Amino acid sequence: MSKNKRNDILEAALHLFADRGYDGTTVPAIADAAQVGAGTIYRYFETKEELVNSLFQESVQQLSNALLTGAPADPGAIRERYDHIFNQMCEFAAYRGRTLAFIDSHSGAPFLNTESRESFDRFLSLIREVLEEGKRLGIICPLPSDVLIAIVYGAMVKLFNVMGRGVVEQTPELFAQVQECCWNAIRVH
Amino acid sequence: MSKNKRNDILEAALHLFADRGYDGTTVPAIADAAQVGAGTIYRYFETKEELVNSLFQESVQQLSNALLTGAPADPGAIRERYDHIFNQMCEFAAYRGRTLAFIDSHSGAPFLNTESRESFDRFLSLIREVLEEGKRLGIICPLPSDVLIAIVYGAMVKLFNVMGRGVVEQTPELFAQVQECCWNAIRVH
Amino acid sequence: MSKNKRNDILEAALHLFADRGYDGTTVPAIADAAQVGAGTIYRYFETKEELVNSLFQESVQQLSNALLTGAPADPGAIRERYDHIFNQMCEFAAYRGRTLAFIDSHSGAPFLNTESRESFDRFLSLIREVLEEGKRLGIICPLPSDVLIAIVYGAMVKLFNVMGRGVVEQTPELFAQVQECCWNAIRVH
Amino acid sequence: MSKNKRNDILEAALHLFADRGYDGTTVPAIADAAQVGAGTIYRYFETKEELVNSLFQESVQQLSNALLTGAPADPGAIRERYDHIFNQMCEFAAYRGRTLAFIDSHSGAPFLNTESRESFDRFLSLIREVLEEGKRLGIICPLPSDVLIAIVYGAMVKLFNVMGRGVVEQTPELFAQVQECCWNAIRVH
DNA sequence: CATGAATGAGAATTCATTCAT
DNA sequence: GATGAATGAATTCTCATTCAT
Repeated sequence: MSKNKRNDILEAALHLFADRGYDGTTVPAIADAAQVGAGTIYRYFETKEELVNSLFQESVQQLSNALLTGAPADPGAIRERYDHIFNQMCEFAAYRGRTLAFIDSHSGAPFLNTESRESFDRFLSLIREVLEEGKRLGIICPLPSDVLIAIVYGAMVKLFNVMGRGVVEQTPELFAQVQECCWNAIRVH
Repeated sequence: MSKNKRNDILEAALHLFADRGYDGTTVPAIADAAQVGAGTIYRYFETKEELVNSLFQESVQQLSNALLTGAPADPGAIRERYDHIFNQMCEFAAYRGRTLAFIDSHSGAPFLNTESRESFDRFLSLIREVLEEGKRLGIICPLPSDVLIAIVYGAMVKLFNVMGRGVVEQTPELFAQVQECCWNAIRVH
Repeated sequence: MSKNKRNDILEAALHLFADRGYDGTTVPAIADAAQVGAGTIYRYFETKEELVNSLFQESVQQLSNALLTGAPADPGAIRERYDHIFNQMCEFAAYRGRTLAFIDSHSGAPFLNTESRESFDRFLSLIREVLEEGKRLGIICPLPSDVLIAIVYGAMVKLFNVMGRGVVEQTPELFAQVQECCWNAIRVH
Repeated sequence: MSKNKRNDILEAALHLFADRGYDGTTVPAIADAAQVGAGTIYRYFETKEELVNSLFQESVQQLSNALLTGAPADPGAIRERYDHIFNQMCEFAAYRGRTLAFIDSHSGAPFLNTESRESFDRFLSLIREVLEEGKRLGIICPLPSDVLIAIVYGAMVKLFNVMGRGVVEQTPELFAQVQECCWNAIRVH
């Protein structure tokens, strides 16, 4: 009944890949979840691998778009830019929780192709830029950017993971506090 | 050559599971890596699932033991206890890098049995205890423990992951700085 | 563009079946080659099997017609009748090369129905009659007709096959010489 | 129970490929006929294609060996060499009938690799050599070798095909007469 | 009439597990 | 105990056929 079967398939695959991982998910399982015949999946994607790669790239694109949407224009406004990233990630995690979980759990997978890896690297660069500008301005700790990213991105992803599983209730206050915590982790004291 | 085939198997499985994931690793591949016949694996483990569960529990046990070894006796010495946990995790990550990666990437897997989950929860409790005592003493942010754990544990795991992949050089100075960063994330300002 | 889609389909199927065989040819491939939608094929043929059978019967009919066209009236004129068969086969092979290849490679196929088999047997009878009359007249070797057919028909089919693949150039002189060779194989010396 | 499963598989595949063709034969069908599990086939052959190619090459090798076994030493003894080829083919056809049918029906197949094609070309060269020497000596018709081969080989294959299907009884007398017929086809008159 | 997207039964292939040696 | 060849259930993928447009 859906107008766009390709989207139904991607959506079903997203949920299953996020929950069971790529190798733990069968193509018929995706087909069932998408309410589509198994063969239909192969009309839209050459192989199961092309399916994950497409899904991964589109997911990373969505996340990147979220970070870019409404971003502060002033490159020197580090705290504002950090807040924007954090807020957008929170919002994204809130209404596309599985997408973030899928991206994180598959971002190092051996079956991702070059394009997928590059797409993920471009996403990380959005965060990296802010951190490097912050270091230049003496606002952010002078640590390697990959380390800073690991701290902030690692904390956020695990956090949204915990929240997504319903262990902790998501409230604006909580988000604000965590935002402050992560900022304290990377700012110069 | 090895006296203990069981260990050879677990060691081989650890590397493969950490790299490709449980579902992406075949039993024959483990046997090859362990230099053992495929059938031999079934003398030590009933099924592949029992193998992951055993490996997971033993891995978590090793990590827990590391955190318990030489832990400060004074329950009130929060910063010392935090430092100890951080240092032990660093050391563990340094010489058992794959173990931490395996634990993290499989800790939410649907094929883990109750014992495995409980074992992981007990490990997290080692961190939780310190954080909760710290909150009681007004030293640590009054956030839900699961959130604090997500921040600290999430940051550490991603960090060791990055370091393990050789992106960043591991030096005592770096560890010390990161230790401070994560402490800043959770302490009361 | 074509007035007759049924013919387009049969023509496309002929080429593909001759090249890759019935089981090696997919219905969508036929549709593509015929520049027709896949579903259109099922407006003209119930199933893929009906399609081969129709194609086979029409192909054999064309070949039989060729042998009958302009055939010498005198039943006793064995050499003339043999020459006529040979010449017509040559001409048929020249401008409908794939048809002969298709007929030969599919004439023993398990998916041919009774009508197809009978149609092929009737075609062989056209050759058989001449050979049997020749034997009666003492002009042709007194061997079982099936053996004589195997020799003449087998040689001709392989020959046209080789010629069709362009290995040997087709000239009237060559045809004439081969005609003589095959005649020498079956005539009484 | 058989000592050599690889041979069982090849033997089963030979019969099925000869009867239904490569594309008309399923791997499970081969496994059943070989009394072997479906997976076992993949312990001996990487893919179904590798299986046909191995089978084809080994079949052509057997046939080539038959032609070479006990071949007359004198290169000028054309009639003796022709007789030897014919006799060996008859014998081969008699006790390995399916092998000849399989070779012939698959010798032009698109899934044969270069090695298989070369192996078949080498086999044809065994016949070609005799015919070319015969032409040089003025004993055999001065037609292109490919044409002569098509006549002799084509006739023989169709003949053994007919005989193999039991349409005609195989007797030494019949073989001798056919041998003479085919010789008459290609010799100079 | 014609189409081609959709389907699911069936094909090739993989792999966890068994078992004879 | 140890092995790895053998297995067949499960997986990925294909394709003859249908049917809404």
